[in-house]
Amino acid sequence: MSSGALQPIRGMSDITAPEIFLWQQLESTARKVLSAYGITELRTPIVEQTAVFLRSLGDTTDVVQKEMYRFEDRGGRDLALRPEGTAGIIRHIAGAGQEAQDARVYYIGPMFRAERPAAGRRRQFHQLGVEAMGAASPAADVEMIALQAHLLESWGIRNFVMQVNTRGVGEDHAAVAEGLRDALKPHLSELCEDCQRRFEENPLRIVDCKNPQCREIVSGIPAVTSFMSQESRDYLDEVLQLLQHLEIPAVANPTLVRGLDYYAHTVWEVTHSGLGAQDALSGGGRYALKLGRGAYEGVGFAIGIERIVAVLMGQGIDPATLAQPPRVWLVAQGEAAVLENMILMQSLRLRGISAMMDLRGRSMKAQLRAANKAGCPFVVIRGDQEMEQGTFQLKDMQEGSQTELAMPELLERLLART
RNA sequence: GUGGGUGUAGCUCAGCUGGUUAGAGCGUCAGGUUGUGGUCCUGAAUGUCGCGGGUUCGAGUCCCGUCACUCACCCCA
Repeated sequence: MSSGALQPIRGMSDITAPEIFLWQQLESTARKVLSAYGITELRTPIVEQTAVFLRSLGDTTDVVQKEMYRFEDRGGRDLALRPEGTAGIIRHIAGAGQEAQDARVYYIGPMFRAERPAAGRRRQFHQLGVEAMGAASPAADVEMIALQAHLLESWGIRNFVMQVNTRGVGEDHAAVAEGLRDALKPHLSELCEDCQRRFEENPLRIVDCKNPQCREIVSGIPAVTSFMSQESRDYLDEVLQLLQHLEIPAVANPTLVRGLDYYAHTVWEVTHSGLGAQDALSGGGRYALKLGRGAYEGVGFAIGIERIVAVLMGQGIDPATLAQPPRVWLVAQGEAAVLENMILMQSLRLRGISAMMDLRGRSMKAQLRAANKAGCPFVVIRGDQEMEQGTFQLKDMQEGSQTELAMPELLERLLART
């Protein structure tokens, strides 16, 4: 708040308690689910050669053209902070041996895009993503969609909407653009300003324009899939059928568009009405991209963790309830007791019992208050009397009851209820 | 990058058309009980009113600039 203080840069923020408890819970839940699918973590560097992103994302996309944090290092190398996770994974696979061609990996961590922040959009944001290489079949796509639904459900996300579409094989992309231009040409002047620009640059984007008049026009032209090959249409049908068999709650949406150039065949997106204009919780698809000498095909998705957190908070989850208060708070009266409590505290901690004490020499009342505020179930009181007798008062903070114990019994009691 | 909204205590905010020493609630700390938390009562601390400039006898209040936050757009998680 004070202007003199250093603060994080725009669009990048500290994740603090209590929200961090929710983040940690999401991560540990996700790791369990992912292991059930035989998927292992792959941690790639946050910084890569810019070429990694240029080649895999396509150097005409906005993400690459104007949203990358790009810089030159001291050796004059052209580097960038990763704007998404797939490119780094593919870079790894391209450099690894033959067995990496069937990799099934996940990543979790920060991504960077130099955009103007808004609701659900940050310059540093976090994604959990999965990439499954090798198998190129509708079944592989459906497995990823199922996994995604599984993750969302395991986190307790309610009322998400999962939509599926196809972008068609690589050769279809040009045909779709051409077909759309032909169909839209008679209405060109009626389209919104943005769409008139998109007409040349990226006609596919017109299909999901939010402008009502554009929507009206789009609803009057043939579906995007009609410009695709039979192969592409059959592929999508198979995906949709499999989803039904697995009872995955996904619906076909022929106007669903996903931006990155590398998508081919199945694409999907999960949205939630509890978010702002950026209502996508996650998105994914099958992709084919070239890097170095190789061509790589895989299927994957990425989930925006900030948005998951936002939905859960909107559902009324209070992250503060996820805090783990210390099991016992040690209260001391007098310097000798402080020293002995330090020793006791250390030995409790070594046994795995979380313990805390006041280190500022405050009044007993203040120490109890701190214990209460922290939510400790137990307090051990070491006063002058107990020091003389070599005993401890063990206080149950919920009941308010208190018993005098010697060391062996005290340890027994504290360990017993862990 | 473009446009709108907002910046007052740690947090949430009030401060009417510019007028004396800038407020509340919550939180924090202390006391009420020199050995006992949660409830209650009492008291205390904390503000370059985002920053810079201008108008004025006088600016938290008006004007300009700037920075930050926020929302939307392009685009995207």
